[in-house]
Amino acid sequence: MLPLTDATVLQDVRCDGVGPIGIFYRNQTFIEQCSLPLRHHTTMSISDRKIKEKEALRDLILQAARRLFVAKGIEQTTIRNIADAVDYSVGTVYVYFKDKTDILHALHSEGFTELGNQFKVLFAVADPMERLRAMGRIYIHFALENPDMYDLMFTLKAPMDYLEDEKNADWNEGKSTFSALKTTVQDCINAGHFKNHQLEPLSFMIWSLVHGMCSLHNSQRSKGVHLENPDSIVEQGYAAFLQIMEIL
Amino acid sequence: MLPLTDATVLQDVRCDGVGPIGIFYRNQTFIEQCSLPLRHHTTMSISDRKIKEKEALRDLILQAARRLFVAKGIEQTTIRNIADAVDYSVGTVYVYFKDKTDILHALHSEGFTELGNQFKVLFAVADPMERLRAMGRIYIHFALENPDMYDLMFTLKAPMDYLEDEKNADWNEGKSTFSALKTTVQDCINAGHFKNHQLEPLSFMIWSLVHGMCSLHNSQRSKGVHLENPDSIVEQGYAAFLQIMEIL
DNA sequence: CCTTAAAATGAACATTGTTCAAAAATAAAA
DNA sequence: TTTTATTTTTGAACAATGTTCATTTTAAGG
Repeated sequence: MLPLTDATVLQDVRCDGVGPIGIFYRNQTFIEQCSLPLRHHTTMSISDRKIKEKEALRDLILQAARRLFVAKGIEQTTIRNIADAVDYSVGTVYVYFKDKTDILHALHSEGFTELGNQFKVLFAVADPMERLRAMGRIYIHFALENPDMYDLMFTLKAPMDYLEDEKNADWNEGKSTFSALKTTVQDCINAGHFKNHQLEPLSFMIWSLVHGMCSLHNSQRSKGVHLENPDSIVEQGYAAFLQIMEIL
Repeated sequence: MLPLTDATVLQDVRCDGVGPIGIFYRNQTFIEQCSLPLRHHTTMSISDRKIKEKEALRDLILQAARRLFVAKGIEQTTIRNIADAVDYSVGTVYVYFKDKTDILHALHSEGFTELGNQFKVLFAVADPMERLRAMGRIYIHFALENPDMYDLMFTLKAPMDYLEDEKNADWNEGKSTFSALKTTVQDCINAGHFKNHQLEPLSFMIWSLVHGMCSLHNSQRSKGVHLENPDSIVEQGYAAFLQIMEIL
């Protein structure tokens, strides 16, 4: 029997990464599994409303953090800035997020959801090679349009540190995104392309190529390379890759 | 005529990125250009010694910083840590480096020197395609063996911020490294390879491919991709690239 | 020895992430 | 309604960080 009033236990559960303290109220089945009788068997509408309010505030904080990150950079954004932006105190932020890393990880996940949504149009592309090309284009476009989110997703180590703290915590976001790429590459192989190539190494190579261009671009490393429009070197580099892919 | 005793001017010059205050003493020609008579026309050996001592201490601080960065991470290393490591006070560190960014930029440059040294063996490789392949191998090896230095050189924005502060400050380290790659690619083109490809986009593509693999590996993003030895996916990815290059 | 400039110091400051006892707000019970 | 219990919010306090600068220490030159 879990002592619900024990602050230490609550803290532990909260730090478990499942979510903030509200897990006890949000995840009804979990409560029942623990055979904890609900104190009041009334309408449940009140606690439902509270759950929604909690989630709304969590999201409010998250979106404020995101706006500030984009506006002034991740490092330059303080918890106090975020608290001010949502008109709550610092302490409140720490009720909804264990620490700054927790916020970074949550936004990192949000980024993968958005990239995944953008990938959905790929279902409409029948030809696997064309689908692969389009996938790269979407990826690059996302990375250049959302450099901060991209950093969170593929460069910064903070969101990965968050995973370290929890048991059995895999990088599922990355895994499933890479799976989407692998599936498309496999389709290309099935269609007769990429002869004598292995699925994983080839997919990783393609991912690296596209990621590398975005990474160099977003970290200002392609500046010294091309004097003209710095975005164009990425386009041209990707065009060079497509030209090579044509014959594979 | 520059008022040498004016602390503000000294500060300005020092912040100019040319080096610490010692520039006035280190760069003899500069002093002469300003037609500032040397105070003492004696042996010059004493001031020479002081110059060497200053440079030695600067390097002592730099290497201590590097050791700490490697040992406990860049963010986790404080100026106090560095000062303790060299048995000097915090203030002394700030005499030799404008701020932490200055240290990061100095180490970033050091990294390029080292990578450049490792590239020197490439002069011995006659075949341009083999030289290109070897170049990639050296690059990858350097990146995986010195992940912190690599981050400084190609990912972190701090060393680039340092350049922003100064006029006419290009990223020469990156430029010349990319030039080395371009030269080799041009040699390959001259030898009949990479038909119908443009030098810059193709070179950028190759750089991105190799950088992307190192970046994903060093930022732990290749973990969820390959369950076995995480280094091996980089090797296999590079092998896939080499296989493609064979036919170009 | 004395003078003077360079080098080194470390206390002090502003800002950061984070905590936690207390207060305020809200819901339940009487 | 009043009282009690619980949840939610607060913001002062803490430790750690990068950075500054008036002061002290060191040492060279006369």
